[in-house]
Amino acid sequence: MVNNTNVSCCIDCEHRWENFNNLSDEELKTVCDNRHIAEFKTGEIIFKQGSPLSSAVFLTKGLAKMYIEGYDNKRMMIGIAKKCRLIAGPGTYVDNRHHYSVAALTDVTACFIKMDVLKEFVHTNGKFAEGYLRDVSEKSLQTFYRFLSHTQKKMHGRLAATLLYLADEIHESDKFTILLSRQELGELSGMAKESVVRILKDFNEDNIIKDKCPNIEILNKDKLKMISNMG
Amino acid sequence: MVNNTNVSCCIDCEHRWENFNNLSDEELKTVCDNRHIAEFKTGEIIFKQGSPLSSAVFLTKGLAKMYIEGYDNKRMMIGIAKKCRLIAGPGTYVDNRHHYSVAALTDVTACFIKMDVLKEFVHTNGKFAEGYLRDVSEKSLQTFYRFLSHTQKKMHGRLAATLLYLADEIHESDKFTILLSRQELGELSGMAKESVVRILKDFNEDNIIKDKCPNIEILNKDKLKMISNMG
DNA sequence: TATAATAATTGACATACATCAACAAAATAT
DNA sequence: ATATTTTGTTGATGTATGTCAATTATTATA
Repeated sequence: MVNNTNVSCCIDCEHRWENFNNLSDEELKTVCDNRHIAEFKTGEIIFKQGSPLSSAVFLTKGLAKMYIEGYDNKRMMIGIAKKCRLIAGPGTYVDNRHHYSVAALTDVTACFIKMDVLKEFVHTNGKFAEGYLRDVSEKSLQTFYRFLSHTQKKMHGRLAATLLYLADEIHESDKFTILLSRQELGELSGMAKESVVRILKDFNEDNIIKDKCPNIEILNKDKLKMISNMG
Repeated sequence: MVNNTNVSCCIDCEHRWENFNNLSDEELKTVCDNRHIAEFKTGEIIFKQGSPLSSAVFLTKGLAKMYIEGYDNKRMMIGIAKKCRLIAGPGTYVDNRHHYSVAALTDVTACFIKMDVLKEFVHTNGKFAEGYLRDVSEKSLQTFYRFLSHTQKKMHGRLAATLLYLADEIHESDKFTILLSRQELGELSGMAKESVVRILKDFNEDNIIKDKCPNIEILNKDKLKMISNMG
């Protein structure tokens, strides 16, 4: 982890949170002044479940996994973090603790902004408060639907949903390098790693995907969507 | 469903949302003026998944179930609604739609408040915005932990957790009338109704609960907690 | 390069859980 | 009170999925 404050201001940052559009240049300057940039290597932990939540985190480069460390040393991955997204979690307004951990999946540049500063803007800037609420609400909705998916779909449907998530939301391409191990794909889809292997093999044999070592290509997206929807 | 506007003002309502403490009497008066009271009989639907979200709902009497209608006509209950709690859901700041349905479990008195009014206060009153964020965040956290519980615990652990939820959060007593059918207990705990029956029988035989028809009494709470924690 | 550690794959097996069917009990309507 | 519908209970059975163990591929390390 290497510090690096040698970066231009938030005012013209192209990776910034959408909600920063609701801040004036003066307010953005304040954000800048309370910012801290850090770099992480693949595998390094950005923050850890249970630790105090003093800063909001934004990635300006790379991807990271967000996961809950649950019972019996089992992990549940809740999603992949990427640029332009607030990573802080619902602890901010509850108990000032992180409720999940975040670890770099690639080399990552992260921008830490003091939470006190953002909270102050929630107080004083109605538009910003509204934007913050929208952000929390969207994530809450996503969690709902992931929950529903896990409860009601069978393994094939859940893994199909995960592949679609990775293609559409994260890599924004039907052909991408899979950064997750089978173990991690399992933690994200709620199944054992062996099940991931078997189902990927099924999808391969049915020409729904082409799974060539670290690369995955979706060949038949309609069918994958159908499997995801039908469970 | 019977209308009844003949109720005293929000200013001295003892069932009101905690976050209303952040409003001035004048602001509360505005809330009052945009309020609508309605009564529901057991089983009646208060609002329905997919319908437009124009009002926040608060119960002033009774209990209701909140549930998502998922795939294949299966329902997933997400919790029980009670007094003093905002019932509106994360659609408010996303797409103005309800993402779950709410139905009365007892006779219910519900108070509808125009969402536009609350949104306006989020804009103009920083404390209120903060309180709203806290509310959404708390619910988001609860969903997380319920999700984790469903993913990592086995049936006995999940049903134990549900019984503790009903005792501690909803009825605030270790002895209560079970308002839910076995079917509904299953929808809340993520299992088939037959499994609910069998596990309740187990708990009975082990003297952990006394399940006498519509009443349930928790006899050995420590053991129930242990089962809930260990999965 | 050789060696060790880690991850992926595969098959055999165990089991938690859902589904189905039959029936009893309770609630509701006639 | 009787009939009808809904809900609860139980046992038998099937299956989705996890666990374990062995084997191979891949990556990291000495």
